[in-house]
Amino acid sequence: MRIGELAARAGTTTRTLRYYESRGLLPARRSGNGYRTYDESDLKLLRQIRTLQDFGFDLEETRPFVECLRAGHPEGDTCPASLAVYRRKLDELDALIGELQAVRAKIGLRLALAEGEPPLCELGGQEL
Amino acid sequence: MRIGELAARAGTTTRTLRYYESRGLLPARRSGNGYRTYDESDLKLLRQIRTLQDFGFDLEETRPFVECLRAGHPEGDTCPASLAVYRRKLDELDALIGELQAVRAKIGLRLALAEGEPPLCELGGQEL
DNA sequence: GGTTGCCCTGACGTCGGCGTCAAGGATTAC
DNA sequence: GTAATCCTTGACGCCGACGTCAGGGCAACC
Repeated sequence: MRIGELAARAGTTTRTLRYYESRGLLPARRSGNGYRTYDESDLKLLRQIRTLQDFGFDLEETRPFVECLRAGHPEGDTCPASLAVYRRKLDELDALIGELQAVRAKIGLRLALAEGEPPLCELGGQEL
Repeated sequence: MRIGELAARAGTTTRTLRYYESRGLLPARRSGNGYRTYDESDLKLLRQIRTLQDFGFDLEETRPFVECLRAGHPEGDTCPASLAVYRRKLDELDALIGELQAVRAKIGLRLALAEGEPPLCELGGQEL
């Protein structure tokens, strides 16, 4: 299949596929006229990339998964390098979620203080 | 005080201050020689901006707080527009945290499956 | 043979919040 | 007087993952 069909079947764009190719992530064979040619296995690779992207992985982080699939494994996440990325990502997520929760708490407190119960300030006699 | 001192006292850079000024967020008076001049109130505005930036607010979102302070309020977050930004930010944070937790769960599951206990797949007789 | 619709490469644009020169003027220190 | 340190404006760089032209080729259909 050609690039347009692959893009459509993966729910992405031709530009994205060319970008992946430029990064060496999803190389394509070429037909006689120079058109990129893909098969079902490329679709599988692409879907792996897209899934991880949706999870917030950046492109480089998807590479081990793609290489794992290309190495013949039925799943991209069974190789050691992929597992390492998973673990690192979990740590990053935990750290990030923790930070966001801390920020959320601070903002929530500030909102409560500023909103209706500024313990000492509001007593000054504001109109609003 | 001049730009270098203000930057130092707020723990930021002159470049950042000029950037804020270019965004209309922190305009400066000028002394005879063309140098930017700031006073203590500017430091307060700047600290408000920095605090919110640390919380992950983008610059535009800090504007209501700055204008609130400039309007004479002792705190930047007591004005309606600021409160609105707080609330919106809380919603965004809740949504984001929720998404991240969902992603975390999915990755955790995939890791568990790929790691040692693929409930059905491993039974196929893989070596790894 | 003309129109439509795919494909190609190359290259610049986007977004935010600055960093980092470059080329010069002002002030202060010695 | 001159060196060092501040300040000025202007402009390009960065990062990631593409979007969006521009200018042209190839294919298929009627």
